[in-house]
Amino acid sequence: MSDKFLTVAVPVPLRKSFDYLIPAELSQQQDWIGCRVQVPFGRRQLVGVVIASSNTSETPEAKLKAISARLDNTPVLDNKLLRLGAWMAQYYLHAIGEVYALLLPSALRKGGASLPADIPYIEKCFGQLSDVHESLKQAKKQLALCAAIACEAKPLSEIRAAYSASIIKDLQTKGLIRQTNKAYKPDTSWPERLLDAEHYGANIEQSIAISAINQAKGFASFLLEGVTGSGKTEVYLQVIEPRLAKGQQVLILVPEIGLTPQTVKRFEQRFGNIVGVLHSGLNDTQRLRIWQQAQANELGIVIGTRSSIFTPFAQLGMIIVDEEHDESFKQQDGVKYHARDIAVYRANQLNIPLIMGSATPSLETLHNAFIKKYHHCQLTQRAANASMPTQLLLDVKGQALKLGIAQGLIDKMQTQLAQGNQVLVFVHRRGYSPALLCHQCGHVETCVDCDNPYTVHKVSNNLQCHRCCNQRSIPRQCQQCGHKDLDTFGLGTEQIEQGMASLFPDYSCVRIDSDSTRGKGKLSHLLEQINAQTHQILIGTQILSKGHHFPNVTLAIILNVDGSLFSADFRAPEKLGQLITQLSGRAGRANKPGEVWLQTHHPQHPLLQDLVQNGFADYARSLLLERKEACLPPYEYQILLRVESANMGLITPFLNDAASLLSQLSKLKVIGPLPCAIEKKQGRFRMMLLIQSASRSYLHKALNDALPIIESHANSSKIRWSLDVSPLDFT
DNA sequence: CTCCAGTCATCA
DNA sequence: GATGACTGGAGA
Repeated sequence: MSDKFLTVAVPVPLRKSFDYLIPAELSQQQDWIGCRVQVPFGRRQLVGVVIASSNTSETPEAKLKAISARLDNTPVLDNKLLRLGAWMAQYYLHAIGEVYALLLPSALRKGGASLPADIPYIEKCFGQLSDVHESLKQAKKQLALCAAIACEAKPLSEIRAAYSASIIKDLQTKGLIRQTNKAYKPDTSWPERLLDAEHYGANIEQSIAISAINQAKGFASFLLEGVTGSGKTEVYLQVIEPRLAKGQQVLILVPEIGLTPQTVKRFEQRFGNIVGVLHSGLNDTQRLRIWQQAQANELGIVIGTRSSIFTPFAQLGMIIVDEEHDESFKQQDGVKYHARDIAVYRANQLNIPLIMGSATPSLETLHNAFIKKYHHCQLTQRAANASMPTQLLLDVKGQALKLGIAQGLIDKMQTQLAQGNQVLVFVHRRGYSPALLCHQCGHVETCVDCDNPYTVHKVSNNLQCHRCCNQRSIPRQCQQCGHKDLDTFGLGTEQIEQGMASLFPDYSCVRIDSDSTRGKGKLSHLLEQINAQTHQILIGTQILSKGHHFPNVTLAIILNVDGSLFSADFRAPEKLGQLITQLSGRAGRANKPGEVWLQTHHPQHPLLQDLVQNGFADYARSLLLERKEACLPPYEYQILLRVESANMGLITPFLNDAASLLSQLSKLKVIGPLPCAIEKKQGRFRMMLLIQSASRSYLHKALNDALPIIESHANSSKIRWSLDVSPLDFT
């Protein structure tokens, strides 16, 4: 006997699913699970996913409504993706319906057809071609069309491309041709199109990594830690090859900015026309097409950004996450998932290898490699023609600064510019949490109780410790040397860009940050201009350290290094090291190696010394030790409760109540309520509560228990709040 | 008495 | 998050 009830994940921000009745006319149907259904929800009609069917329901039958329609005959989500969704809802503490909506391409979320439509064909209505020869001898093109389809029907699209609409119409009116539909049939011939592998050389380190990965049986995670220019991509290509040869598909995740036509070309050139690309320029239909093709085994390789991790595959044999440290893998709104974590889950579930590559791995991944959760493959040798710029520290204590730049470096800029080279000035993004620093002696104002640098808060006009929530007024003079030269030393990109014009009037200056690169193709256009030497001075943020080479840049200046060293964001030093290392790998070239200068008040700082002298690998290990001592991730786990409201009076009681509720649990550390790094945005105050524990399962259980209470708080529905599991960003 | 703005519960 | 019902104050 078939089931009576369906449990449906409805796309609403509620942490539960809803039961529905199966209408009489559909009562004989089966295999509902993983199919989409249209359901009445309140006054609306929504598209949900069936996650269970049964003969009983917790809800009294009188309250149940019947589904309006079944949208799929075959599931859009297979069992494994369904389980992934259930796991995500629980792990990210997010509404289940919104999680399942995330797993579907937006065309399907809106209720569109999940299988490709029938393809229109043109077929003949005449017997032999000779039959129409006489009647069409005046119409050569019409005759040609008839000849083309005389043997077999051809797709309408093909005919349209070769013949004008009027020719097709005329023949249809004459009754000589007609349109038919042919059912869509997947073209799974990609293994036949696979190019023969050419033999490429690999050095010893590459060979070791390649054979380790190729020998992997079932699930295994690999960290491929390779310095810039050490040939990570070649390793990817050589481990993909045997998978494809076995008929298995490969998924490659790349950062948003790394998905360029050149990247894709490299894979297409090596393996042939078997690659599907999911990039931000695609519309819903195009995106759905790639999704269908991957699912139907029509593609050998799919390359895409964060959300591509949810692509269904017929025969997935390997996942690669390139530049795994990149923060664009973490979704910042809605379901705040990390594509790298999902990749681990999927690889484990499908029992296939996962490769994470980076020159500057995240401390989380590095830690997993050290505790042998991941296999660690290292590439330390650079290709023969590659060279790294020298990294140097400049002590700016007490020095006169112009636009935040020391005179010595301004002179160096002048010299390089005069020689026709380019100069890069690196500024930190706004919105990070700055410390208060004495320009004369470098003293950083730190919390009396925990030695953590205080964070300057402009809104409340005071200093706050983000570890223990101590507060104090902003001192007017340095507590160490007595000078009144206290500041946060952070200028924005715009201010510096404006100042550059007067400092170097003879050279063109360009700003590259998220504001100036907004809009399709704008970034690539700017980058082209830079490599064509249209601009000589480049001013920018993070974006400059990602994926692009600047062969003519011989001098890079990184301003306000101390801002990262003494930030309330404990990840700031990690990001700083990644940035300096990535930037060093992208500036200059073999015959023009160049210099990277770091401006600091603390040139003797052990971390900076470590980075400059021993490189990122050593630096990262030192950072991990610090994290361990300070009980920070990856040694402990965090969940961030963020709140946003125009009314501060609603925020404070909500967070205070949440804090006191969670503080009762002894195994939890509750930090805050604290202002977010961006304290106010669009007229709304932004506060956060950080919840931390050494046990991930305990943290999850605690939050799971607390959630219903937090949700039922009187202010809960009046303010905007969300949970961020393992937050990367405290803005 | 109407009109509306703000508040609240509910969604199966 | 969206929706409709509910509530209470302002004004006719």
